[in-house]
Amino acid sequence: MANNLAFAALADPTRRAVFERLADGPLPVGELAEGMPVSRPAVSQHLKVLKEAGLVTDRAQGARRVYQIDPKGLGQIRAWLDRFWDEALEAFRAEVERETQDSEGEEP
Amino acid sequence: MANNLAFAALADPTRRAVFERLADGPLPVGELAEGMPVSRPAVSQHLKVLKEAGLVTDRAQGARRVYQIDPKGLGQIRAWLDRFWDEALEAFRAEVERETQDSEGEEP
DNA sequence: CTCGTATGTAAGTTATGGCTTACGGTAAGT
DNA sequence: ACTTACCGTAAGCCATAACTTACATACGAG
Repeated sequence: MANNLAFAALADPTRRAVFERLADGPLPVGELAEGMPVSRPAVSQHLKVLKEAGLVTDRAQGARRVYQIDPKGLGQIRAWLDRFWDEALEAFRAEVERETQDSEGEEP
Repeated sequence: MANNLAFAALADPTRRAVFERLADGPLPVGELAEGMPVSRPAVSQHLKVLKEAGLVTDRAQGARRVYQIDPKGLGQIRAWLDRFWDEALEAFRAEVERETQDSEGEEP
């Protein structure tokens, strides 16, 4: 399961900030690093992780390297989520029902 | 944004295994720790993190403590995902279009 | 061809996280 | 009341990850 990488990648706040920034559109590294609380090399390293997780893609544009969001990584997370969403809700519903059942004739 | 906690919680493989195990139904800690590659205290610590992330709830049942899935945490992740899903796809689509545009009359 | 821009990578430091063992507390059974 | 089962937490260890500075590389302008 490679969704491991996607989850781990989005776990870091700084990395999620980078990713969210790219949601507004493709950006080169330097521009992306501006306004970030960490250095440019740090952003570059984060982008590498995001890329390996299938969350972003990059292309060369002259001397610059433009990064943009890749739906693939998000798709993996969505797939995992969809798989557990229903049974999580069902398990929760069943539990609520059990509780109300138990406290039905509890204190007469 | 407390979704930070949910993402970080699900980033760890062991913790996701614990969570996925609970998707089949509520379990006490001891039973939950059986078959896990880590010790019972480790599972207990993971449960604490999952609880703080709103991914599980716990209730006392005699001397045992039963954990079950809490949809709240998953809901936060789903909300975050839904928010980026559309614009991620749109950004990707726009990029594909740009590429095909560029290579239209490239090599006549 | 040289220089400035833009980026990735290596090396090293520090913080964080996950694990184990040991211990303390609570509940149930005898 | 004493004992046993079940669990959370503290302490400490070790691996990993995030960050910095310094360096190497590629591209484009002049």
